[in-house]
Amino acid sequence: MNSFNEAIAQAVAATGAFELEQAKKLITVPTDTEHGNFTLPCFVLARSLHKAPKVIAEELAPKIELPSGISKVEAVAGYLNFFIDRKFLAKSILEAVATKGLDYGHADSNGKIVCMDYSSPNIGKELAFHHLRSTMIGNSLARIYKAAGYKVVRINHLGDWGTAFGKLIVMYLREKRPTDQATLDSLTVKELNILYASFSKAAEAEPELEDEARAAFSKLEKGDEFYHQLWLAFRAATLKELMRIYKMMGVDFDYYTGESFYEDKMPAVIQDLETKGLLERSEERDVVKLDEYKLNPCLIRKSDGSTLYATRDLAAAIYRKKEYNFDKCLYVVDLGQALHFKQVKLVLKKMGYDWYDTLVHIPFGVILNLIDGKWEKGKTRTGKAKLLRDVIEAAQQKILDFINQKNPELENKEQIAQQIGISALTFNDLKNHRLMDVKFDWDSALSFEGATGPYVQNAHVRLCSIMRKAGYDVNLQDVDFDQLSDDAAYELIKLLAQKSEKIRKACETDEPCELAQYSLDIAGAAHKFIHDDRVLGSAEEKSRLFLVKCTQIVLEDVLVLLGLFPVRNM
RNA sequence: GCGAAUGUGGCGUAACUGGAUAGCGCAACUGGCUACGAACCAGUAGGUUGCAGGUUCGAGUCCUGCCACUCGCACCA
Repeated sequence: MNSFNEAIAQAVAATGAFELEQAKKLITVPTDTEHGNFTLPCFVLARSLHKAPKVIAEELAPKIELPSGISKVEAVAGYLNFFIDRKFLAKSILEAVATKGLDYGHADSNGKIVCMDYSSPNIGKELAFHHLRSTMIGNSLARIYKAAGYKVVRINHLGDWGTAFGKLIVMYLREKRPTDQATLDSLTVKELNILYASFSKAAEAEPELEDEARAAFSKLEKGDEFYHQLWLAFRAATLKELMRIYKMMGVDFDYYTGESFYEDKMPAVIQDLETKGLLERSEERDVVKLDEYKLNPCLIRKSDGSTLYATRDLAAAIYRKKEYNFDKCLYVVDLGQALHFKQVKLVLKKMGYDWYDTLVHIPFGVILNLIDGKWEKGKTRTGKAKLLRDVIEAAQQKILDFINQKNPELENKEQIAQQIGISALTFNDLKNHRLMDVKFDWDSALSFEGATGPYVQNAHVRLCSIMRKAGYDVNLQDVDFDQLSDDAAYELIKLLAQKSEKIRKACETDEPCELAQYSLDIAGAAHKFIHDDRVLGSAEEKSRLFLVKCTQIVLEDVLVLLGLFPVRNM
């Protein structure tokens, strides 16, 4: 579609009325299909030519030499509307899809490297439902960046270090739990979760427990062997469950380098800060002041000498730059941490790292639950947050009930129900702008109709079903493109043509919702096409079957880019 | 108090980055299966885009000021 834009801009520029760059910038796709495929508003010329825009457009239209593929130009109300030749479009797009397959619309490698830090849950707690956001936005962005030509390094920056472990250790010992190796090896994350919750509860009555926890972490950080052993066991127990859920959700990482990984890399960073004269003593803590940016100081070391979140993120950023030499490093973390990333970036800047600006925080809104008629943020500390595995299970069950009712003979239905269920939850999370809070309620998240994962999956399934029933494969040579120029087919082909720009835009804006909305558009147009245009047994069977095939290919890949599991049967 | 995010029919939201009559989904009402999968399609009704100014040929979109809701702001991550 970009080539059309370019060609039209050149044709318009050839008349002398517009500069090439100016025309390129002004040409857009009109909202109303009545107004053609591309439109060029002529209002900007009104002043210099001292003519009404309407007149300018009317005079210009006949002078334009139409580029190939453009069938006509109309002057309406000051706009020049260009119409694509349907047959030309069908041929060029379907040829491209058939040749490139799932890779159609993907960019060639641009030689750039992007690190992505996402999911990054805390060890010692079960994955709560709200962890879905960072996990699935990051997972989708990783796939989108790859399709846009980047080399992607996927990092799970596990929260496996910090005061939380002090809390767990304090509580574990306080409850006098056995500490032999066999018991430690059999620990489950569920037990840790309970332990964590009971700490929070106990600390309400005895605030001094917080100090004990800080002291315990400090001891751990200083290398206490026994505490280290406990820590290892806590970490292993959580990781096991974590991997199970990631596998189920189709989420992958290249590295599980958590915060503990940077433990031995922090002294050098602190030394560096000291050498550069940035470290200051303030209220018994070591900080880097950011007064010149009107920000609170960035805390580097607590009064007991142990490190903080920011210290570890500094070490991590420096390590990643050295190890992966990224062009860009994304942090898919909720909006509430915007200040933290601002501080970390500015400290890196003060340290003289000119790449500080290539760290990009990709913020997103929180998940809200309807509690007593009000939208509220889910909380892990009270232990009240919905567990991700429970939500997935509920989704799977609901879909399974539906399958049993609609299609009881389906093979593998448990697995398919799980895939559709996870897809539904994921889609619900990705379909709108990241920064919007996600208002979660069971009915709409697990709904089957309208703008949902199942709706898109259903379109894919129906396309697959038609191909299966046809019983043979069609090729490009079998197609008569004149038979694909009716409205339903044309609207669908127009959408297929947009794949590469949708990927590019999703990547530029870091918004998976670009592709989610795109998948809805394709699904809608596909449903309409197979509703309006009978495929099997019609005179246009082969041509239409070919469009079905191409649509299925495009839709499948878009679903994969979103991190869904495209199913062929449901 | 300072900073950030959001505000679009009853509800949930989109609008190709400043373009034409603000698009879609739930919910409501209506029509379409002896039909390639009806988890679908089509239609009706529902809007002063939070408020007030400003910028210009043109503003949901940009600027200023309010209002509402949410989140952050020193030893949690």
